[in-house]
Amino acid sequence: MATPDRPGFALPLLLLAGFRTLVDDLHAELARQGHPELRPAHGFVLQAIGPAGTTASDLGQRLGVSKQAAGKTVDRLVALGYLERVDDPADARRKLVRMTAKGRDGLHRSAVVFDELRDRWAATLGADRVDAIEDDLRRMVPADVFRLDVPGWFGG
Amino acid sequence: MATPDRPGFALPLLLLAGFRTLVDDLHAELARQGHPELRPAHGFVLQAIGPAGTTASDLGQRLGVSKQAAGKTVDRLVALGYLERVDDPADARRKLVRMTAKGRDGLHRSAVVFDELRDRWAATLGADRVDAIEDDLRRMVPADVFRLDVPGWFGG
DNA sequence: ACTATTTCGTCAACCACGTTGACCATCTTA
DNA sequence: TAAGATGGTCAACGTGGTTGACGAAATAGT
Repeated sequence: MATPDRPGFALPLLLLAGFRTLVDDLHAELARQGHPELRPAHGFVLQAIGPAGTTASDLGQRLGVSKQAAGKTVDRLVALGYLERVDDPADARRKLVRMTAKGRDGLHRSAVVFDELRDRWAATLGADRVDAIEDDLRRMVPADVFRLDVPGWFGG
Repeated sequence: MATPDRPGFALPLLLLAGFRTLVDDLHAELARQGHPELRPAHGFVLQAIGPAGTTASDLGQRLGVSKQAAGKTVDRLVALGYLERVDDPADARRKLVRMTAKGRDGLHRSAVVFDELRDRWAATLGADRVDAIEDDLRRMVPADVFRLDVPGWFGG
């Protein structure tokens, strides 16, 4: 990777490159394990839904996007078989979004593969360095940074 | 947003969060300094064009996207006044993409702000820790994750 | 109990950024 | 000179976002 000669450019570029490397490796492996259609953004969504399910509005809240955007993403994941919509018996306006067995499988495999990738990093860098990176980043990122409200992060 | 419980999830999320924190701070500051329309992706493009200018095809090559995608991004940056297209006298097919004064100003300010942000990280974490993060990430990312090899930008 | 407000889901239009495929003009090379 | 490679652009489309509007259903206030 071409490091720009100005020192400040390297840090953000390397952080992004590190993220992309992990995510690219994850999705290459997920494709091998029967989930070729899962995209980077989908992991965030499955993660945010959780085992109990949620509504599209709440999902948008959690992800920091509009309820419409969340609804569209749910549409795609329903079409792919990862999610299902269920009427809420307690509230006729609500439609509960829940993971299917396929969704749970994909999310579980993502977690396993990420664990393996982290182990690979620890094998190369040393477990203490990986821990240090996580500790340092936790100190520098504000608590509410996981909002996907700025378009253009993930390539289409 | 909820931090996932599985250990492997933290690393990619924190790398992304670190990147986003830096870039969000950068663009907040750039907006203050007269560049409110500059988006995260634009910095990569300005960076990749370099002082001599380049063509849309080559730009796509450097950024790892199709020439059509690169051309569209150039269109937007031309409309914003950051780039201009010039006919190449040596090749009638080519249209040289060059930065305008506004483009150079935006890129220069980005570099300065990124340097300041890196200094802030060093003040909090210690310069050695920031150096270590960069060194570690350089070891883990493949060389071709980003092809932004444009020497001679600053101080060159 | 009835109105007023809020909330949920959806539709429609739009934007940013990416993809393929096709095509013409132009330069290169065999 | 004929054939091939390259550069730019148009078109159609996919994904992931945005607002605004709106009906249906739940909730709050008097």
